[in-house]
Amino acid sequence: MEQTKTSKKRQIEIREARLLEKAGEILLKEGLSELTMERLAEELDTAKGTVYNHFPNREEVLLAIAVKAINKRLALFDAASMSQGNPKERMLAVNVACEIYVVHYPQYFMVENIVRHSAIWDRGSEDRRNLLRSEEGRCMTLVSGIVRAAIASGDLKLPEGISPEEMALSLWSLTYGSYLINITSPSLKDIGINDVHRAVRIGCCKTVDGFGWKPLWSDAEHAQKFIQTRETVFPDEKGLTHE
Amino acid sequence: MEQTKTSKKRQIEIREARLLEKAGEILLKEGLSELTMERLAEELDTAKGTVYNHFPNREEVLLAIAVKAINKRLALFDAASMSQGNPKERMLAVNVACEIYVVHYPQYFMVENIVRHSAIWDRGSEDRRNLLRSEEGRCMTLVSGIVRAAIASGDLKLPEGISPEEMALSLWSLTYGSYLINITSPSLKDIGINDVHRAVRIGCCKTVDGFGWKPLWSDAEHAQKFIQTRETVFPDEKGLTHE
DNA sequence: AATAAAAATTGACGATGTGTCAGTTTTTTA
DNA sequence: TAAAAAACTGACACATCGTCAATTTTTATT
Repeated sequence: MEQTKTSKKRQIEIREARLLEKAGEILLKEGLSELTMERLAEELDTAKGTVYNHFPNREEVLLAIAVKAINKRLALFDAASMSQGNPKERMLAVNVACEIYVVHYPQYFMVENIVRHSAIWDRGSEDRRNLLRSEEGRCMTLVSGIVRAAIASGDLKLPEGISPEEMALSLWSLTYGSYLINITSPSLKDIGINDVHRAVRIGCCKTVDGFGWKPLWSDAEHAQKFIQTRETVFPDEKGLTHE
Repeated sequence: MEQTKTSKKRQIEIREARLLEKAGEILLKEGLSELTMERLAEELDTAKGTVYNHFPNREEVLLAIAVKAINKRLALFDAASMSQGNPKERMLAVNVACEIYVVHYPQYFMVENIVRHSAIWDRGSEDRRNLLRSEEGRCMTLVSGIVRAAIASGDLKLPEGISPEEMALSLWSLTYGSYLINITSPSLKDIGINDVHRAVRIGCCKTVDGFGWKPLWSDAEHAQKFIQTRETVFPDEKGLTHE
């Protein structure tokens, strides 16, 4: 009974947070294959059995990080969709949110991809899987909500039979696909892509233009609004390292 | 000396082909975790050591399938880029090629994603990695070549400082991202996406429109040209199962 | 404060899969 | 037909997973 200040429950909570923190770090710096339960035990100065007391298997550790990740992403998307401005400006804010997410939380972006693999996904608990699905759905709903708002306001008219969700998928796919290729093909520069962020920004901009979403902006206006949005909507997420 | 008809070399080649075939099958039907070297040995009625005679580790098996995959993709892209028509029509043919690839060769699409994981990528041989990178580069070059042709013919003017490769990345990301989300989120229907192929078709169409690529087509024209292209450029790839 | 009950911790252990290799069999070569 | 080369084999060493009975620590009770 050395310290009664911190209850045992609290101690365990703290350790679990440390565990997830450390796991994300290993994942980012050393890769998935270095993330073993034994390694985690060592890092936490505890026995393997204790790690298994927190999580029933390795996959659940990954899913738990993914839950943290999706929560962060949702928070960023939420701030974007609540921001000032017309629907097109709010959609731009979502683009900004994506860039911030990928740059500031690379381990989160990484883990979201990892858990998509069936080998990992299928072994997670029903609860965490449902949670992830539902949060992911909420992210999508936020985006498609902006599309709906644009339709309602008359700024956008979708092609016959295309739902707001399908348009949202286009934008999300373009962003997600580009960044995924970027992190998994380190040689993107070799094939002519010097700044993936710029490419994504322009791709999304042009896709939105292609759907005829008003008001139309010039390339210069778009670039300026992007920077402005980053500063006004996400003042706390500073220090983008790529510029 | 029972049969001298088939030399030993030939026997081994045949077995290697069977091995890759079987591995792709297991991958698609049962998932990555079921694809073990022991399982492959069983399936081929041979010993584990023999499997290791073909491939030094599990990862190399995956990379070998990925090489087959990228070759198939390259062949489809090649047919598309050589097809009749103006640059925009040829780009449409690439979209058709992507759809055919994903629908007809799902295990190939799957394996291309799997080998992107560093845990697998890093353990492959230098040779196979280089081969994959180079073929992937050629796919990208084919697409950006079409973009260059459009620029040369005056049909397309890219935004300042954007390279043809960057535009190609947008289209490839949109397609790749959508299909990846589709195979890893079986619940896409739940969030309003009923036909991912249609969503991709329209997304690419609108993105191309957004870049101002002439000649402009109506949605109906685009849909009609898509079907037409599939029949004329890829007459051999029949039986798309999703319609 | 002492004791009992509950909770948490531990590491040895069984199971499974990887990759190796020395010995054996088959095939090729001379 | 015999010797050399190549291919095959499965037992083995190793690594990691996940379990669990025994032990220690914490909490609850009197």
